[in-house]
Amino acid sequence: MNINDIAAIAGVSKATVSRVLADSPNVRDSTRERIQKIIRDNNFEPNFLARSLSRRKTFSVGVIVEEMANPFFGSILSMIENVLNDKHYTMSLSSSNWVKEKEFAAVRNMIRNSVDGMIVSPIALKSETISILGKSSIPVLLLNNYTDNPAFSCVTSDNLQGGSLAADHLLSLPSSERQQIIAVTGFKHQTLEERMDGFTRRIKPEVYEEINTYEDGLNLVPTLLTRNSINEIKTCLFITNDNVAMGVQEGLLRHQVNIPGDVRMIGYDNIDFSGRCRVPLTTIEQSPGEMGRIAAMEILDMIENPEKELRKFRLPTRLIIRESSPVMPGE
Amino acid sequence: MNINDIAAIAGVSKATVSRVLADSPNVRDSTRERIQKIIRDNNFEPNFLARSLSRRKTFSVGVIVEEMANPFFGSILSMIENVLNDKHYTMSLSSSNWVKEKEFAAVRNMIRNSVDGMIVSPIALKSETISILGKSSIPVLLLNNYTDNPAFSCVTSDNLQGGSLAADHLLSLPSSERQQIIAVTGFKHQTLEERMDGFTRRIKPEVYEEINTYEDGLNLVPTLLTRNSINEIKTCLFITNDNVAMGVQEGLLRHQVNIPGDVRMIGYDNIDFSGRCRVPLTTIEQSPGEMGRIAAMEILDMIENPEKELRKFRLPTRLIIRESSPVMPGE
DNA sequence: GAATCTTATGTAACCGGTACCATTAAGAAT
DNA sequence: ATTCTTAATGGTACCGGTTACATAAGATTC
Repeated sequence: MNINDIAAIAGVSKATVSRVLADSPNVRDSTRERIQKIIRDNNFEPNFLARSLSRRKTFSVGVIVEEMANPFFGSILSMIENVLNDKHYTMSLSSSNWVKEKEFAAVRNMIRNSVDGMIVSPIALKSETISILGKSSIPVLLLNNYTDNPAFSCVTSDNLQGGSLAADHLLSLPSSERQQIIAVTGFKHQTLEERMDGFTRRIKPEVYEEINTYEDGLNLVPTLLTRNSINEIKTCLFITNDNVAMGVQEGLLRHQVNIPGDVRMIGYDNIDFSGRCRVPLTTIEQSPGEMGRIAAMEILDMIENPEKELRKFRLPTRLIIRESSPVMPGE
Repeated sequence: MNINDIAAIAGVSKATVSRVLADSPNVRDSTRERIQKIIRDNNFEPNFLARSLSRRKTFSVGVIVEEMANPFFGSILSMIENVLNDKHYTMSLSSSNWVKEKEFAAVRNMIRNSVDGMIVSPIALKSETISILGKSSIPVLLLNNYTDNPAFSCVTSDNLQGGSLAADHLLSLPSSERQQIIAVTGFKHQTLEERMDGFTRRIKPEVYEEINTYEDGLNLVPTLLTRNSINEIKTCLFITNDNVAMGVQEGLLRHQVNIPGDVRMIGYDNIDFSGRCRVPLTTIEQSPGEMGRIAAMEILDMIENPEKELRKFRLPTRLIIRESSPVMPGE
């Protein structure tokens, strides 16, 4: 059942049926109603592929994130999908799993599939992926990364501010509470680097890098105990990711370290479980839902107004105080 | 840049270029190489829309789940996406957010978009969604739901067995440890009903229904304390969802209830955080990754072998014992 | 050397729509 | 009555590929 069949039944040309489908005003009312009835009776649905090919518009947006099982991205994706669906767009989703080649392949694939626009959370800003995206003629929005490159709109969380908030919180404590300050962060990623920059702008901590997972956090604890004697010196830990922070916490508790008595912890992300772990985490909250919402609205705006000026969004973060590092009156 | 341009440059017809693109053997080697070079030089990529329209095949699979921010679905989706991408298929994703109308709209939309097949985790088995899916001519696989309906392949976790495992665990305890047994479950969903069936087949508990979220679990605690005096009678709680179980746990701990001393808890799902909450949860493990992998492989198989017999998969579950209900020597 | 078979390539219809331009008929203006 | 508008519809090229069929050139057979 296609547009020709409908036209034949109605005794009109396919052009007229096409006009009815497009709600064109240039169709006599009686004709329109007759055709609409035929369309309904045969529950005919126009073929999107043919339509897309002809209109050069697919109403689909490609989305690429590093990992989808991660609840942070889950919240973002969920919101993106809601917004896109509201506007009758379709979401085509891929994940890079932190592998640059997969990311690059996903981008190429989406371009081949003629998506109308893309939302990408890139692994790195200096990469083949970014270069091919820059050359592409469709609108692209970078998620979770900021760049001056005028080819892209960006939506990020203000990680610099987040890092500073964490530092400010520690600085607000009596100095007896922070005889030693240690920061734990992961691999080279803009978000993490900015968090560290925001923090070190205020405080110079000892830094551990390449600690990426819950297990990494857990395994780091023996080192912290022997190298930093954190059970003897009042220590503050800034950990740039709540998941890792929970691993560290678990490790510390297993060694009978008192949190926050001996060691204070401050994490980053405020995922759902940050408030539900053994010692609820003081942390920096991001707004993944809001990021997703803005990203989706912005890419649709870019698609529908191609000449519009690109924008860079930086969403504010918020300090959430919980038991792992409560407030105290200053000195 | 399209196939005609390439043909013009090469001085051949578009049919020949098409043959080169399709790796047809009926092209002279010298011609093939010449055309391939031209394709590379102009980095021409065939238009997928046109190709799909003509071939009647899109290499895309529609996936619909109830919610994507949920880590359980996150793990499934991640695996589905990996498998599909490996086989050069694209994933088009929607979520129903537990709203039947959204689910129905998502299905219609995907059918309109000519996906080659669909993986759907339906809200209910008796619904417009299922009926439209049954009528559709493309292969459909139901996730997380079992039905005899021969129109669908199914991939579920063996929830009946899971419920029984939970009951068996409780029955293995000295009876002094289980003076009272209470089950807490959510809204009417096949997975949850089966878990309860599996459990009640062995033990008849008092049942609380419609407890769906962490907060619901938290709020249930006062009732449990007053109506069931669970701090006075040795109680076993079977909670059909770990997230809810964590809410209940939090509520109990706030009321100084000793877990597992006064109250034992057994959850369901074994999400990442089940082992990291205040009192790590004894729970029933499902294999979302495996479900995703099988679902994706199966739908691809169905797409590529349309005549193949449909299959119903039921994945085994496993009891994970943790502090919230440890083993004890039998009587 | 004619007949036959292969192999490589071209031609054109087709997938299912959209949209520009042409045509027609009816009503308005002259 | 004739010409001009205008509204409704039809005809058709096009989007960018695939593919069945036709054809020409070269290889094989007798």
